Amino acid sequence: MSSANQPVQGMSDIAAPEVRLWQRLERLARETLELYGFEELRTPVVEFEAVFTRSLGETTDVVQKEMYVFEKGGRRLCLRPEGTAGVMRHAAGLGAQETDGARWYYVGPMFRSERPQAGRKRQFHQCGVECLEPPSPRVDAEILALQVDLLRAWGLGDCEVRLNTRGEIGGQADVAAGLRAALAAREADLCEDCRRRISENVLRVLDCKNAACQAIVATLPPSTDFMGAASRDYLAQTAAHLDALGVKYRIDPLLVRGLDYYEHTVWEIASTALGAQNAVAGGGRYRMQIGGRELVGVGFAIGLERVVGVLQALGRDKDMVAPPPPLVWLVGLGDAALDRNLALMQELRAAKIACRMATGGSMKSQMRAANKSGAAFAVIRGDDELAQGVAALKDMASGEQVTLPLDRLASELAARTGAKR
RNA sequence: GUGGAUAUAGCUCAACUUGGUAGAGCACCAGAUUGUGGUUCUGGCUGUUGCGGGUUCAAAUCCCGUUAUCCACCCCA
Repeated sequence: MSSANQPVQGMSDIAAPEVRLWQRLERLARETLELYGFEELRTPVVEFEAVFTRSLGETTDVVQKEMYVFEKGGRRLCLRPEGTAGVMRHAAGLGAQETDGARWYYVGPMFRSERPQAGRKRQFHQCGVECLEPPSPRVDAEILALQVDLLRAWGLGDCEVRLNTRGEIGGQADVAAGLRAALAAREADLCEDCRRRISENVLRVLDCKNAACQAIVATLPPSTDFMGAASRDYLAQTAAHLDALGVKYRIDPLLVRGLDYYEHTVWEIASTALGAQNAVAGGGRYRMQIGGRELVGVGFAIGLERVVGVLQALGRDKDMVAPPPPLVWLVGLGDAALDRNLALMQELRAAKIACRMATGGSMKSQMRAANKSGAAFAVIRGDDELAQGVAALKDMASGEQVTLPLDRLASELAARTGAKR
């Protein structure tokens, strides 16, 4: 309750049993991503601020108000708010022969200083990929199919994919100008925010939730009308590849993704099982200038907190985690037995048998501890057992108890717990 | 950054309206059972009522501030 034992606002501890679900998700992710030829890339959590300000765009919310920025030794540093820019910073330091065709994935914490709410933390976790193969609708479709595949592996088969295009980077000014012109006549009817957005970030008018604005937006020509034929073709081909792959999606001309580095294919994946923050994942194709190089790729990011949130909302989280291996609890009566049990634990663990013991206490309290821990078996030794070179083995579920010679204990436990040697 | 709700034992909550020095269930510890857990019975422990200030003879209760949590806006994962 006191501030001394609380984590920082918007950041939280992930403890058992929930952490076992996280471990499971990460394991499944690595398996799936490796099937698509991706290698893990671990970039630092701390980067130069400029890595993000330049690539995401100075006017984006992430850069303007959500970054954790600090100064150290006269350098402007920050906690990474997303994964792509750091991976591109890494790529910019490599030769072209190393980045061409590179496929990297990452899993780790990201930081945004927003007000916390359901499904939103200040430290949150993303699993994402970046693919630097030459631009092609084929690659975009493959990467989106991978994301859907991964979500399905996690038990989220029922998410909705919305797809859109931002067009070629060179043509984005034309799109903005076209939308501004189309909106000019109705400017007075837009909400206060949207009147500001017309000049600052006109695409944002498209996904305004204000009913009056939506009515006006519905009368606009689709933004693809302001793009060149090549951009429209790119979207159509990507959609055709997705159809061929059996990936379900909905083309949504009003889908907006705000970061400056996007071009062509963009998408978002949402789940109805979540509250207001229902986006589980997003992705798209990008082009950015960094370290004197231009890097082109396609990638996605999945919010792990939100994946966990969906699984919990659907009640699927319990089924996804395997129980820990059967535990053996060693009960020792008296110091001599406790000492010998300490050594015995080493032998059992060498035989891959999970075990624990209490540091002392009455037999009753040790048995209680065994029960509380969920131990499958108890091994009991007192002065009598030590003298005879035996141990009592008790099955905690059935209550049955047998006395075994010590040299048979490990093999008997291995057989009963299914331990692999 | 803006708005609403909330903060009491390890956990879930009661007492707040109408001020009179905090209570239940679960959990935990012990005994019944002197070498046997999980059920039962009996007993026991647990609190600067988030924090700071104010009003009052008296504050968990009323007032102000502050911090945190939850939810929503903005935006996104």
